[in-house]
Amino acid sequence: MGSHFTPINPLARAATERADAARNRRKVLDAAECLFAERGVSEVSMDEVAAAAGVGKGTLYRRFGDRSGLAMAVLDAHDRLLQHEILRGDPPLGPGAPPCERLLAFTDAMIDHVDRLGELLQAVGSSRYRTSVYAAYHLHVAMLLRQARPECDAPVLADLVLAPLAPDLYRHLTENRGLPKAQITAAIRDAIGGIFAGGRGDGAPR
Amino acid sequence: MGSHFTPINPLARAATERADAARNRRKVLDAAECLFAERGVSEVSMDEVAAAAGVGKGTLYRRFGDRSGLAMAVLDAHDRLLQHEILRGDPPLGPGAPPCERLLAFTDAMIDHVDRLGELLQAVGSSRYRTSVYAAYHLHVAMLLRQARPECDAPVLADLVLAPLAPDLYRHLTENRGLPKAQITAAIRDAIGGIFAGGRGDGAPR
DNA sequence: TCATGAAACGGACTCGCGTCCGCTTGATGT
DNA sequence: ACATCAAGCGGACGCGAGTCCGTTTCATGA
Repeated sequence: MGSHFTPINPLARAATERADAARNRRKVLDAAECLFAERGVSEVSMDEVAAAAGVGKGTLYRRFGDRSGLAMAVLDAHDRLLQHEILRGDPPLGPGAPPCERLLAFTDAMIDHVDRLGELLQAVGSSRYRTSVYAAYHLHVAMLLRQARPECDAPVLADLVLAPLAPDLYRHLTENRGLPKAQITAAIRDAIGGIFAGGRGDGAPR
Repeated sequence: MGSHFTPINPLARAATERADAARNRRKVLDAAECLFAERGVSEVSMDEVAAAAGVGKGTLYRRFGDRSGLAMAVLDAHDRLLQHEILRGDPPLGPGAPPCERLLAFTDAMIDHVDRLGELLQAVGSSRYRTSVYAAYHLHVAMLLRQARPECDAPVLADLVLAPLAPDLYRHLTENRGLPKAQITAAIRDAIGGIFAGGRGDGAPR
């Protein structure tokens, strides 16, 4: 039962990495991306990825830890892109706009992300919470919350803001309920706007 | 890949069920509950449950479909109890209180539920969304939302209200972040109160 | 250039999930 | 009481995930 999560980004080992290791990592990522695209993530076994990449199973697991880790690695490029938009892109997603607008722009961007990459995100599963990628999104949301509602419990609330964006839920809404993306987006904007504006009474003064 | 979900409650087949089948179902549920309690849900294999119950593996799977189905069946009694409280219990959880208070009481009750039964709920995983139990909670929340905000998209919003109560998230908050239940409860009340009160501007007028 | 050790490799292996199918058993009608 | 047969049973089986360990390959310093 592996639990030692080395939070090293599998694409950025940079410094000291043996040539064959780097070559193999690329081969695996390419093969995985390709197979995932043509047959669907959940229909591809780890053995197939290893075979298609021309490496042994051991290599695959040494590099990526498990299925979830492989999915994260494939996602990595996409997440970096989104991170970049958030940190250095144009408003309202990037810096410059007021917090509330930024949060809604973030929401839209995440829904898009989930819509396009849902399968991979589902393959990551709940280890996503222990990811540096998740931590980055969390940090961003917490910052926006603090700006708008200094009295609130930003760290926890940030997790709750991210909850409606869970891949499982999105899949449920689209596949089981057959809802169009636009309707889901509208509702999530509504919900997250509500969280952001603050609950009435009780624990948190307006 | 089984997808034919017969939404039959595994405890209430009532009418036509052969005596041996009923006996075996009980034996399995008892054995499962016992093993789960003493070793943790995720540490118990299906083979062990079957062996402990004194039935074959085939019987186990015929009855419960898969691991997730067994977990649901074990949860069933607890869910029924909560359902009862909601439908016929005292206010504010039961009928009688104003919608907002009922929703917050529901929130508290669900957090408690997740806190006590998190392991089992996690074993159910995302097939939970296709459960009649989930449908019942969803219906309840949607009704409360409609009462308080007739203009909102209650069916979708109800799913979003339930999202912060996801077992995965709760586990993350308690285990990874080490937060006490009380703090999580406070934040969730805040968030759900916000959703309930309605997002500021944008799609949904206050 | 070559010796050397650490890192990487790869495939055989174990284990758990879920399926399949030939056998058994209990409900039903006579 | 008995024949009939659908429903239930159970364990052998296949498959995919993840581990282990003997072998190979690269980087480094002499």
